[in-house]
Amino acid sequence: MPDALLDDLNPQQRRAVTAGDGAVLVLAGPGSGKTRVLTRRLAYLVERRGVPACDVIAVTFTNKAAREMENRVLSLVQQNLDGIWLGTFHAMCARLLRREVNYLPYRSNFVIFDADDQESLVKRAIRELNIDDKTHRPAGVHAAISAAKNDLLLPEQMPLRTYRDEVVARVYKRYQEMLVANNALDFDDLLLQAARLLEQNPGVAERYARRFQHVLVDEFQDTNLAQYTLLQQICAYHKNIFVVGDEDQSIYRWRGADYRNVLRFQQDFKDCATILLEQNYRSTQNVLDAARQVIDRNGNRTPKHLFTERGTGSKLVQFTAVDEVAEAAFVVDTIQQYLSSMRATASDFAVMYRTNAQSRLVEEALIRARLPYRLVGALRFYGRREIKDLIAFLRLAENPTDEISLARVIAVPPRGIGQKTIEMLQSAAFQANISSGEVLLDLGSKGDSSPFWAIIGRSASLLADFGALLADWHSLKGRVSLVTLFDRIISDTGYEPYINDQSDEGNDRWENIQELRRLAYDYDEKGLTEFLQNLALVSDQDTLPPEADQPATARQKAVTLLTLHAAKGLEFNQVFITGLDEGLLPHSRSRDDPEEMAEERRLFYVGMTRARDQLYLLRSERRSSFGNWEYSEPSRFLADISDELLTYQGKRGGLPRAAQFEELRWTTTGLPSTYSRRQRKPELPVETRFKPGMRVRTAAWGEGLVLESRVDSDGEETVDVHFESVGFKRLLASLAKLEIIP
DNA sequence: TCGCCAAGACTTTTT
DNA sequence: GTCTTGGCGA
Repeated sequence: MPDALLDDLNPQQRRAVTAGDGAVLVLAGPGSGKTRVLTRRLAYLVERRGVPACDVIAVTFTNKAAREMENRVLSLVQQNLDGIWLGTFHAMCARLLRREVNYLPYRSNFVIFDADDQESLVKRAIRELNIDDKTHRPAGVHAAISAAKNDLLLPEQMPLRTYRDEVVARVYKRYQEMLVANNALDFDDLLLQAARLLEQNPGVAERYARRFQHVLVDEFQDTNLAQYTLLQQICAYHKNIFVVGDEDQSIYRWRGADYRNVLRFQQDFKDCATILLEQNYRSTQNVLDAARQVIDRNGNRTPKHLFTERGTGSKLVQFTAVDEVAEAAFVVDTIQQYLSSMRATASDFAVMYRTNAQSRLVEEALIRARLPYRLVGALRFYGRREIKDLIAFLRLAENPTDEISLARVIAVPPRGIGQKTIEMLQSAAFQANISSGEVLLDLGSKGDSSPFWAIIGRSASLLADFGALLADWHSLKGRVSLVTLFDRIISDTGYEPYINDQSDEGNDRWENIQELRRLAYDYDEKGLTEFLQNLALVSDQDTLPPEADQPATARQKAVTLLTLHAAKGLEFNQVFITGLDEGLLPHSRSRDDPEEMAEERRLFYVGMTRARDQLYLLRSERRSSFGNWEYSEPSRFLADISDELLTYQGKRGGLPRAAQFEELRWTTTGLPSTYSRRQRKPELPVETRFKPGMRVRTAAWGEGLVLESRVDSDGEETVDVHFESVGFKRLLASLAKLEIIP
């Protein structure tokens, strides 16, 4: 009898999916069908074992993974999944905390502070405590607080080994008080507070542990201590915990993730069944072998022997460029060769890099070549000023005591409220022991009969006007639809003329606001609280408009540009990994710490194993940083890949050392270097015979449209033409007999 | 109070 | 090279 749930699984996958009760650890190499196993397991439990969906909790790290799991399972089972707890760790914790909010010093409409909010709150705490924010930078202090929270440490439990520790502990304590005063939790709090709540209220913990008959976890290697503890608590009763992960793909150490949780799991659940998935369905054997040579140098892991039935495949290509411009050019030229020979479409390609800054040159090269691309992450939708402003207004409508949002928009658009006025407002609030928002509300409703009117003096009426707006919005919330409130805020504040000055950028920003409004539309019924929570918990990785500003056709067929971190879980036919230089990959900040170095290696491994057919490993002998050239050695990881697996394109070695110093001297003494980019590209002013938009004809290809034309330093004109018959061609004007059609 | 300009910092990764 | 921050002048 055919079985849609099990038939197409290999024996290991099937063993995992059909495992009995108890703890199950699935160690799944890249491309081994990890997601498939997880979704089938969930479907199997519900469909074959008759487990009610509402007794299951399934946690992932990204919203995208959660959505995908839900959709896939729904297509596998005959029922709906009503009542299931399926989502990210953070979303599941937020849900739990809202339900149990009476155990916490919060109201149930608490807001979730994102990274920016957290940092500005830390900054406030630092200033308030009269600590110098130059020596103790808010970003650094916040990172330390975050790390403590991930390790389940409260301020008073912080180890105080150095003066710095003591400073951090003090700021942490104040920061935490301020969060409570703002009725806000930060990201880390979602985990920490949930774990502590269960720990301190055994009755509550038992209720959840009894409820969740089955616990399923994706990307288990990325759990931190808080998450691990939570999992232990909720599976304590039934002890049915099914985790899937791969130590070799743990790349979030800096966020507290500890791949050793995999080892800990095996110790904590003594009778756990461990299943290894080693058959890879993605890559060629050459890619897998090279990846293995890289990862096998790491310790503390379960060795895996990935194999494939896809065959040997072609060798990896290693290319050493003279500089980063040439590196980007190699990527684009290679892609164009594939495209012009019709062997691939743009969406088959991915370009990966260690740091976001590296994307820029590739982008420029792609734009020049007229190739569509999409950038994952990086230019965050939610990070844009106009979006943050609007969210701040919405948050104030929800929660007028939110000081961070208030500080953000009290003078946006400018309404005569300046630094002095804000200080007065804050001191008035401080003396009355209420929040600034409440002072504003009071001023707004009572006007000059408010006790604060006299305290604040001259600019009190300006504050009162804004307070009246806040009061309006606050009372509208719940009475009118979300979109109505949204529009009211825009018109009350005059936000459109403020943000849209009719320039391209202004139009862009206004477009973003419209996009946010469309999102709000989906929450018209669910309401503001849900909308805000969702905004806080969506990551930039699963930012909804993939590239909203590109036409749909371009979106479908675009080259993907992304960081190695963002690449996890994805796959592409052709993958370029750029910047394989010491200092970049591995990153210089990992140099002195063996654990961090091991993580850089895993990061590279993740990137390599994204490739189905062809992997390009690129480096550049020198890069410009702040206008100076910097020279680097090849990444140590390249040396780990044996020669039989590699083909070298371009030159293989670097410049002789002496030559490097020679050049270095040139550039650092400020003398014009013959190698500087500015000098090498005087292309623009030179007049070209062919212009973009011209129609041309050749004997061989018929009519076409000139996309671009330029003259290089030798006076040679290169013309890019799109022909109706054969598509894109790059031609030398002197050789191709191009006829201009008037 | 606001907007402009110059100096300075900055680049690792993000739920 | 680019973005942010801070100072200064209108």
